[in-house]
Amino acid sequence: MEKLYSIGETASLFNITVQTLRFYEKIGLLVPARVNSDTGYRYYSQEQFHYIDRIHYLKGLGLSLKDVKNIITAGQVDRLQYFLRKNLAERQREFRELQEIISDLKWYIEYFTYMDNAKADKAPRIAFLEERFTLCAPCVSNEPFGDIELRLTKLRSRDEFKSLGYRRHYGFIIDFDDMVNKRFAPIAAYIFLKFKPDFASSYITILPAGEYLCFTAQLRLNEWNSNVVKSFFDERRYKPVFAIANEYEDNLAEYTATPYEVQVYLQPNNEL
Amino acid sequence: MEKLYSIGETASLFNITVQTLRFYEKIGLLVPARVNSDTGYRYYSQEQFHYIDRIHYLKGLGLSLKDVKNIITAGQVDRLQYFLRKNLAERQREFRELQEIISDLKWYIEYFTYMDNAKADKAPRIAFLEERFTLCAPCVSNEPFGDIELRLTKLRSRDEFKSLGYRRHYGFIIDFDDMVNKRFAPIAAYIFLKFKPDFASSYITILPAGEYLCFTAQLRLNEWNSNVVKSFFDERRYKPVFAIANEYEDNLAEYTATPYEVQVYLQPNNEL
DNA sequence: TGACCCTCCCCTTAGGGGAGGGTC
DNA sequence: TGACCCTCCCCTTAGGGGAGGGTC
Repeated sequence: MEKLYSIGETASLFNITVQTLRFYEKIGLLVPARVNSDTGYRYYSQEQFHYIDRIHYLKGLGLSLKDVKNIITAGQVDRLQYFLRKNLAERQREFRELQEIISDLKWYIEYFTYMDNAKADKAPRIAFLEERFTLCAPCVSNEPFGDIELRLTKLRSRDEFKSLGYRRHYGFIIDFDDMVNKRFAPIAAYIFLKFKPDFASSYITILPAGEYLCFTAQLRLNEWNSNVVKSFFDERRYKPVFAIANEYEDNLAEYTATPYEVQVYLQPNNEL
Repeated sequence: MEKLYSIGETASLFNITVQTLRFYEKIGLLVPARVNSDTGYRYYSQEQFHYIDRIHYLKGLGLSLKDVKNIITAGQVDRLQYFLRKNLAERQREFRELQEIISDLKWYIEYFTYMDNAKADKAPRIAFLEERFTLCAPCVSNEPFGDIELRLTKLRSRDEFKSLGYRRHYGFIIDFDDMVNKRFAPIAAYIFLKFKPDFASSYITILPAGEYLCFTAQLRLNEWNSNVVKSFFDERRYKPVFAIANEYEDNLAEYTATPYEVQVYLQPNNEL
């Protein structure tokens, strides 16, 4: 007679719980060697430890219990190898997704840091910015903000744009003269893309890499001082080609008083 | 009167399903702007699109709907930033786990490749092997294989060894003379560890890096030819210090006919 | 009328956490 | 007797997939 082990003894040998062993019986993965028909007590044999160990190991490798059962039922190492490979591919896919999520999270956290610094900086500063990609649609004059948002939302839901990776934030292409005269009249609205799209479209606008004059202002309130910016360009006799205004998310519900980071492109050799 | 959108229109705008929107209502995350009390039809306002977009975005960043709800209810960016950081830490933990799982899967797949090659190789070969770590317990002479397995299992379940990372396979430290005389009498049995433990124990045995003479044999059947190995050492007048035999998993249930890879340590300057 | 929407209701992973009651 | 074991039963994530029946 071989020695049998109670469910509790068995569980503690493998650092698992008794529920786990009961569950394995329930799904037909591991039926105890003996069950006392009067009391329902489960007893496991030494031989079964081998299977418990294997289940435990394979589960730790990320395999589902369904796949583990398949392997054990088949009893062949080919089947095991097949599922290992299948699972590896699956985990690698998951890995790449997780990498992107982590990079997006860092981007978003970094965004707040950047914007908090930008807001604290009272004076305009020149910064070199990398090339950026946007899904961009023209605005109608004086149209409500909600309409602009809706237009971008509709655009994004189009089949050709569905699969693009989007950043969180909106921004506007604005007219420099309107801006310094404190008229908030966006020419176009965009949302940032995570990557360069692999196709061209009139709705995809690339913001060039280069130097930008950056400062923050509550553009929509028109309660900011535009003189510093004005004089910057007057002194240098620059005629800016374009400017953009990026929404600063300081608030989850209300947008009227939101500060923007304005970035005025400083085209090389653009002196008057 | 603001324009309202049916659940289907709303869903397709955001590339989500109507079930998702119904579910968000159910958990109190997003209640439709209007519900027709006669028909139960849900209608969403443009203003709500903003929230749907945010939910969608945050979910894509790996946040749970519970956390998303918390953020939206609070309505403050501090709360958002807090959950972003919390979630980043969580994802990074997940990332490290996934990295280890992937590396373990690769190890296991590689193991089969290695062993298949080893088995196909009829002649012994010399290989350089890295340092390896094992949890190792002595064997009693002639004890059944099951007892050895059980002893290792019990050892592993001890508190001090619980948290070690284990590989899949067992092996034995064997006596060289017994082996070439085809007596399978293991001195000790071990299981491989993934990493070098950060504490010492008499049960932790380190197999040194170095050159090993490797060959495969069905040791437990005693139906293999030991002459080649014997003459290898006779010719070179080596006296091997120790040898190990690693289980080759070619089978999920039965172990008697399992081949082993024998590795005989070739200690430097050990010529007679 | 066909497309759309509604409310149940069951299902998915791998168990965890009881309650209430026997068993070693 | 105290530790152990048993059987329900409810719970967790984020919806998916219906059935059966109204609505635009």
